[in-house]
Amino acid sequence: MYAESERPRSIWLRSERAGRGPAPGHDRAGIAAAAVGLADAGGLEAVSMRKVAGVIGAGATALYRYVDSRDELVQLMLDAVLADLRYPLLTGAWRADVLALARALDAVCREHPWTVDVLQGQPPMSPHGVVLLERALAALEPVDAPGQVKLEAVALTIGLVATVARTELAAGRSTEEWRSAQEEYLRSVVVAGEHPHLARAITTSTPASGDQDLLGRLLPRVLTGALGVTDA
Amino acid sequence: MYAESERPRSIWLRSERAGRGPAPGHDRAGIAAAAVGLADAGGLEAVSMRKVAGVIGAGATALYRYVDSRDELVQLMLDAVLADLRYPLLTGAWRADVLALARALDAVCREHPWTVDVLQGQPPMSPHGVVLLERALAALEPVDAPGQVKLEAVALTIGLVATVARTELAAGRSTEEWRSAQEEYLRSVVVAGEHPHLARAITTSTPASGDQDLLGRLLPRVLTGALGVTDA
DNA sequence: AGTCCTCTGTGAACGGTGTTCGCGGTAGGG
DNA sequence: CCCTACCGCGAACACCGTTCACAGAGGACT
Repeated sequence: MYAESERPRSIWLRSERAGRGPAPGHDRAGIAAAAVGLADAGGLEAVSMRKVAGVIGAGATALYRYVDSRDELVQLMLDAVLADLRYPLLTGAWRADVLALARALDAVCREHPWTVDVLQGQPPMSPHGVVLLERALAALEPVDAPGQVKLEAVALTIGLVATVARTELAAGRSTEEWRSAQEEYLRSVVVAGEHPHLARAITTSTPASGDQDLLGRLLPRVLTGALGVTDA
Repeated sequence: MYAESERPRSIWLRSERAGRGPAPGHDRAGIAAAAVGLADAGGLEAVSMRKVAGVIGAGATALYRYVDSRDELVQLMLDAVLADLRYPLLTGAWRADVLALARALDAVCREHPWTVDVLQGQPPMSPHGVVLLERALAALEPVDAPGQVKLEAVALTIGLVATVARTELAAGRSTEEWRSAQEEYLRSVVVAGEHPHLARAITTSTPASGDQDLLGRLLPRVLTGALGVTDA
């Protein structure tokens, strides 16, 4: 079909349905949904080709008819969850607009904790991923800055959302075994007496709820810094 | 030796040398160095038990005498790299002090690109890791904020350094195949005509050097936001 | 000195992973 | 109608992390 050098390397440029042979028994949407289900339950590492194939009731290697590699499957997964993004209306106040967008993305991260592992990398370059970028750039329309700088600011915003979500999710996500080991070592650090600042920071009781709206306090400042714009 | 329930779960509380038997042929430092070498060359995924064992000239499973799991090996690696951190002197100007610390950590990330994958998670809780935290908290001494909040600010700082380093390293790190696929899709997005903002941001030529000192513009603002302190 | 007894390194093995290859069969395009 | 491109599948390859029993060495105690 393709002359080997013409076959698109990007999955998003390969049409899902081939013209010639028998109809495929599955589709990208179903595969992505199955993989997302597995990841929601057991994290990204629980997503293996064989398990996904098992969920949709296919042979182990049938997935390679739809996807070139596991990385492409992850791209499919991220695109699928980004489709659920609820975009807020733009008001023209760009800081508030980007913040609202970041909150929507944050909601996705809460619903699918594994997304933080993917969003830490480069910004998502998939159909729904570019929609996200487009909306973010649209929110930044009033800002006077070169396009590349804006794009970088958007990438940083996405990374910040992922970072904040990860730290807040870290409490429940990690293994019990692992956190107990961590606490065990920290206790020994405290009693050792070196690192007095750290000891005090750990032993002081937490002031009630922790911090609410960390994103709201961080993101506007990150944006002003990234865009090189004077504080307004 | 330990009553099974007393054996420390944290590797940092287990003494390296056991008293009784023959002397170990290797040590944690050598193992970590070998693993770091592999990771520097081929990324974190190139670090496998068998390869590390091969580098130090040991059998495949000898490593499990020194390390309980691959995760612990990664902890060893990160701690080894953090030992090289060049700590700047504290001046009392806490923003500048934390920024200098962040720059030192950033240097480590440049030298060992795989560290960004590790630092994105929780802050490093290892001997040299707690030294880093201690120094950061010492730099934040003049700030009036609860210890937990300061600790969270430090965690965010580390995450920010990793994020910035990752985005700047992304250009050379990813596979040529993968980036070409990405560019291929982006071109198609541009010619499709939807997403005009994105198209403009991509096609506008980069203004010379890009941005220098992104960290210097971002970190102080992040700190003020995270610490809930009035801008000074 | 002699005797334990614990620790060390090892090779085989298990279950799992991503991925490739070749096969039989099916169904649309010429 | 036929042929060819595609689908699904099973076997296989090369890894991966990890477990286990075993041979041997060498400090600790008598």
